[in-house]
Amino acid sequence: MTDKKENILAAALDLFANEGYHAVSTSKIAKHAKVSEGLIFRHFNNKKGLLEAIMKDAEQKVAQMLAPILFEDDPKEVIRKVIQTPFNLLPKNYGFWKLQYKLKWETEYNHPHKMKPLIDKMQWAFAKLGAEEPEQEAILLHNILDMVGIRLMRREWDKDSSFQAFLMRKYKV
Amino acid sequence: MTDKKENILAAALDLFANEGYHAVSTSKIAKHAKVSEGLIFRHFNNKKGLLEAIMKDAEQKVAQMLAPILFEDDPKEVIRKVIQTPFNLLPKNYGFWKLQYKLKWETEYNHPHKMKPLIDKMQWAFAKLGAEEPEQEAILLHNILDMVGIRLMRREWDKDSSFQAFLMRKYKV
Amino acid sequence: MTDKKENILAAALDLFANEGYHAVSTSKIAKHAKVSEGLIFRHFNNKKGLLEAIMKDAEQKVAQMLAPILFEDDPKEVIRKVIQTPFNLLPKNYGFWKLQYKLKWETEYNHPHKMKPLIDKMQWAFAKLGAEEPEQEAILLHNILDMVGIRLMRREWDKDSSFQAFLMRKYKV
Amino acid sequence: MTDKKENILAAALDLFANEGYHAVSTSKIAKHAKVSEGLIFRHFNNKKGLLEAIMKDAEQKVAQMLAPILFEDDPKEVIRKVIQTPFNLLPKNYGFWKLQYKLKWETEYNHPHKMKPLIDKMQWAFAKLGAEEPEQEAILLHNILDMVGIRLMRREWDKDSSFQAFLMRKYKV
DNA sequence: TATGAATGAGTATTCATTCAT
DNA sequence: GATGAATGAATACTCATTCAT
Repeated sequence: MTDKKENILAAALDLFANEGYHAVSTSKIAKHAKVSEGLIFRHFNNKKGLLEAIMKDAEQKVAQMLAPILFEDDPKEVIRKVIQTPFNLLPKNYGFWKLQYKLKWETEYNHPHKMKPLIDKMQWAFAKLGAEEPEQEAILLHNILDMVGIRLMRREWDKDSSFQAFLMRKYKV
Repeated sequence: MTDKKENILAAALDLFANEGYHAVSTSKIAKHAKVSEGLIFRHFNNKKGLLEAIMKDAEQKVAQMLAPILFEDDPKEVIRKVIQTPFNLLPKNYGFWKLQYKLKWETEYNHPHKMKPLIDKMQWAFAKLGAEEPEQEAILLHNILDMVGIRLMRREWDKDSSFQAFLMRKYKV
Repeated sequence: MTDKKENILAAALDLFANEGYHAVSTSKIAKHAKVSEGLIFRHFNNKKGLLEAIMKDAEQKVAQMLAPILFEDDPKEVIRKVIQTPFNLLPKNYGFWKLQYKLKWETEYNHPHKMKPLIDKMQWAFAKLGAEEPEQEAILLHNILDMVGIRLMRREWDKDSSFQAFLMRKYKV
Repeated sequence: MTDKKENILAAALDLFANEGYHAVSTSKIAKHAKVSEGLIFRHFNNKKGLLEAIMKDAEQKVAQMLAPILFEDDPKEVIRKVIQTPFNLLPKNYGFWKLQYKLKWETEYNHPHKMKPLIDKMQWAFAKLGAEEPEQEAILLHNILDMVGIRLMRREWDKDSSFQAFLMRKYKV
């Protein structure tokens, strides 16, 4: 991938994440990426194509994030790692994750159950640990951590929040 | 308030909630409200003014939603009512609440403090109930219910979800 | 004429003179006149009608300004009075005269020879005073004084300019 | 400069001069220039920018017009040339000069100082020729010629007017 | 690959004007 | 006479996209 193409992707990710897909013009993206506006269309056909190119990385990044959890055999360790996950996201990737969260509100962009394997694994872990309602527990924890991610991405919290330690104590992991 | 003004507000609420502020044109709003486009500007000055008019109701509606909780004296009952809150939102108001959630992603419209009184009350209730870390517990439950709201508004769950009952059992209320 | 009608005329005169007919909206006029926008149309039918109502006064005011000159019998005194004319315009009427000058640039508003009787009188006076080319002299002086008016209305000069005295000396009147 | 950009400038000059800046819409300019309306904004940012681009030529054209006068050493010849100036303006440039005159009525565009060097030169010439009040004489002649320009641009006179010859005789040049 | 001129449909907003009260 | 709600066309300007180079 050429330099300029990457510049476009980076600029678009940043702007889409912080100002919103519809609020950002291709001209603005071109200016931020320091390329001509035409180049965006040569590389990505149209504005939506640019968004899709950004989103294509998503599955891979999600998989990469989930791998150490899905391959963990110790149920306690599964829960531990799950809790750590949002707090361990790298600030340099916040733009990317912020965009993921935001797009869930756009009807056109419906990413279904990317998290299903994670929830299943959590359910298995809770079952192993003797929870009475492992499925609901899994959903609950997933919800908690989704919201933690949202708070972090929106900068309502910072990554050193004491909330992580609290969750560890709460879940005894 | 005249009929037409209300039509505009209703159409705008609906469209902003479902398609997004930036994705909806004033011309589209006018068509949905069956009024001339000019009337929007006579009543609200500009597009942002229209959004602000919608948001003005928000504080009132939030206060109305929180009142029965804030005036509740029985800590157990506080937690009960808190858990019920998102599930009790009326579907006819989903558009309104959806818009509230969406706008939290717009920097200008994120007022995280609006829920402070609720969190304080929850903290008080958890303390009364003997929780070891009432502040963190309050934050936790607030997060859970915020996420429940999100799931409901996005129609990922429906209001009869078994999750409510699960939370009741979990919190023993 | 009612108060409100006069308010409209005064506001329109002021705004047309200082900002230009096309640059001023009926809504702005209504605000300045502190009346409803609809009233403008009840009284003057349309924006152009408002301008025409203002202009109707013009002929009368011009006639009033010219009368003492046209009825003067002493040729020297004619030239004297002519030279004084622009300097004697009342500042409170500057808006009115400014508008007259401005409208001469609008093709739609061509008021031709309103000044013909004045020029004829000047020609007569110059002839009496023994000028070799009384017609050209009349045109010349008319031009000079037209330009003096312009400078005064545009506030490039003030009414106490030494130029008046200079003209008196020059024309020996 | 591309063809289309020049078309826009030419159309705008023509329309602004004859109908007035505020009375002409960008859509009309685009139609006259036979380009898309958007192109105006790509080249000049906004309507005012278009006007400013036109006005930028002005200083150069004024300088060009004044040069032969300012470099003339013979005082008689200075006055001669000054008198000829407005009559020598090329009809194909009338639009340009008309616009200059018109804009002097717009507060934002009134630059009265542009003629200062000319007036100074005239004052010098009148002094050399033994005038008693050379400064006032200079102002007077400047006024006369400004008004001549106005009459010509407004087509109230034509360029072969006998007035030029009259002025030559009058000033003995 | 990359540019930047060019387009035409669309955007928010303003305008002169009408009309019911 | 006077208001202010309401309209629809127009306005300045932006947008995503195309195209010649």
